[in-house]
Amino acid sequence: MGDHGQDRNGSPTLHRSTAHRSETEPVRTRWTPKPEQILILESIFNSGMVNPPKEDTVRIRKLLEKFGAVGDANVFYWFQNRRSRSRRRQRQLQASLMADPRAAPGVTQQAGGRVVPHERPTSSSSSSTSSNNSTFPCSSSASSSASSYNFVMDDGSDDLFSMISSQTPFMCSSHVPRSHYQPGQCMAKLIFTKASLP
Amino acid sequence: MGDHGQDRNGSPTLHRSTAHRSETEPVRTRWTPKPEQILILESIFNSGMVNPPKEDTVRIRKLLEKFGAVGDANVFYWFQNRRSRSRRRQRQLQASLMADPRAAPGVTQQAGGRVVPHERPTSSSSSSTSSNNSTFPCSSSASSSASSYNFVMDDGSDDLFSMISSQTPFMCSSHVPRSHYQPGQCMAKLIFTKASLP
DNA sequence: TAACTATGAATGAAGG
DNA sequence: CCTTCATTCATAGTTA
Repeated sequence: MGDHGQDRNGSPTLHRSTAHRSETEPVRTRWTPKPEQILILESIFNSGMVNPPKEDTVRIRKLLEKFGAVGDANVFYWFQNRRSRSRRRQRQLQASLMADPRAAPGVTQQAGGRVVPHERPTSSSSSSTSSNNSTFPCSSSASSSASSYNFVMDDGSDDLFSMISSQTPFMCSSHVPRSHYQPGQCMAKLIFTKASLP
Repeated sequence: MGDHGQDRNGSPTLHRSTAHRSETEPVRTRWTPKPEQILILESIFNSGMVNPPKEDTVRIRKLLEKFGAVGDANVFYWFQNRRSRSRRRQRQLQASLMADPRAAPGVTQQAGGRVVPHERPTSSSSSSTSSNNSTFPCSSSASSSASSYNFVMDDGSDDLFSMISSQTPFMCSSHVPRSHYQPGQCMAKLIFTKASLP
């Protein structure tokens, strides 16, 4: 696996749950990604970049920062957890399929059997200035029309949205060869192609 | 794996969490250091011995064994991880300080200046004079100690308890058997200086 | 309100 | 030393 330098450093900006707390109170609250941030992360992950090198992690963080405080570490953890849990689900799915051959392959159906959920139901259609989406769109306008999209996230650049909703294959069903990843292609490429780097 | 001279072998005595399955269940669980063990390790680390040579690792293990099963490998890994993570934290701390200290980008609604996954609570006490420095204070690997250090006991000798409790600045008063432990201070000296070189 | 679930964060263990 | 993986802890959010 490891092939490029990685570093999960970052500054996870936390937030306090309740507004009334002593200023000197440690109260470590964890980062709670905004829906938009989750969308971005999810898109990147699904585009094949499941383990972004530090360099890209920083870029991703900068991008996410447009929607809320976040640190490199948060991004790093997110990908690590995502990867790990994705793998685990896959494993369990496999296991349960072997244990119970009558389970229909392809889609997990919870008929009577206590089976694990599928690959991320996601969407906590939370409120937070409710603006869009309930569950992942994943369809409709696909075709990444544009070509040279690049996010110069050094300052104003909000066309980000248009891109995000481009394509979302959602789970590479073909179980990518773990270990050495990086097929990288779809959106991640667009995001990270040139630009950005000062 | 083979490290330079270092040997992480030992008897990684594992624990079973709540073993209730088959009687012949492997259930490999990883070592979960007891609070007392953490305190000892932390103290040693903070005392400057961040990379104990094999001999000391063995001694440390023996000491720790009084509070629960543990192997040399566990001790070795502990120091390695501690070293690594300590350095990382400190490194990112620098990075985050460097990145525009005022008005964190996007950190408007969240806590004032809570950043970084918090380097060990270390600084809690004193911290003024150069005591705890996580960044490789010494290259060690064979340097520190290197000679006349010797452990107190080789078998029954519980004065260890009294020592620990006397040296405990905080903690040992409240909860959590895991995580959120506080760093000890400088008990390693006491541990290693009983001097009765064999 | 207390369970429960999803998931961010921490850390033991390896691999290289 | 570095990075990654597997587990586990802790908690924001949700549900009954």
